[in-house]
Amino acid sequence: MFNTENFTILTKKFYSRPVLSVARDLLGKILVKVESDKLLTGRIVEVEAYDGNTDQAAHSFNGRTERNEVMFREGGYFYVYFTYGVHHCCNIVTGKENHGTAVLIRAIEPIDGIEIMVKRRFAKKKLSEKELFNVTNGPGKICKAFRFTRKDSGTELTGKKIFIIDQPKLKKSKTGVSERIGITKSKELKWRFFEIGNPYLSRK
DNA sequence: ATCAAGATTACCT
DNA sequence: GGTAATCTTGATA
Repeated sequence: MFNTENFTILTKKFYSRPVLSVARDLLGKILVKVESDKLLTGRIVEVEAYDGNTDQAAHSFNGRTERNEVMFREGGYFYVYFTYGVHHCCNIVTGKENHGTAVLIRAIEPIDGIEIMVKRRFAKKKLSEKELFNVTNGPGKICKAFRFTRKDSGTELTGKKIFIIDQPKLKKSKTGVSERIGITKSKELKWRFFEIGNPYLSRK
């Protein structure tokens, strides 16, 4: 079992702030998934903010539905959706109840459980050291490596299965900002944040 | 009931 | 650089 005694786990107070603040502050923090006999962890190195109040690209823009209900809860919940008939994407819900804001996790630098992640991503193929960055350098890839599915949507990040460990805030000089990837509406918003130069980024 | 779009990825030329 | 894969969701009738 994962020993959490030596770490500070992020609380409701952290998540309940405005989505752009939470998004920036999530960079460098460590995402943890505790399975019955496995531990998977990794540094968050790329995120995007979504805010249904002003942002047409957000699932929550047109109001509450069955799928996006979790996004409207108070901060500190895990929101996972299925898309393109193929991929899952995972998010951190932020803000107060009914805000409809969340942060998409787009890239992670693996720490614990790397072999498990590689196995889940590439069932047969052998992966060379050089290609290791390909394991978790995209939102769909993260969910496959960590095995996040819709069953995990609604999980409380203050529990013992999925949570995030605090780390020192990333230096401003290491933080990049850009437009978000893979959307057509509200493209102009520069709500993608990433660690400059990290090899696990989904784009250069 | 039907239908178009989708916060992506892998594989092709 | 282009595009097929694959299916759920939400909107419209």
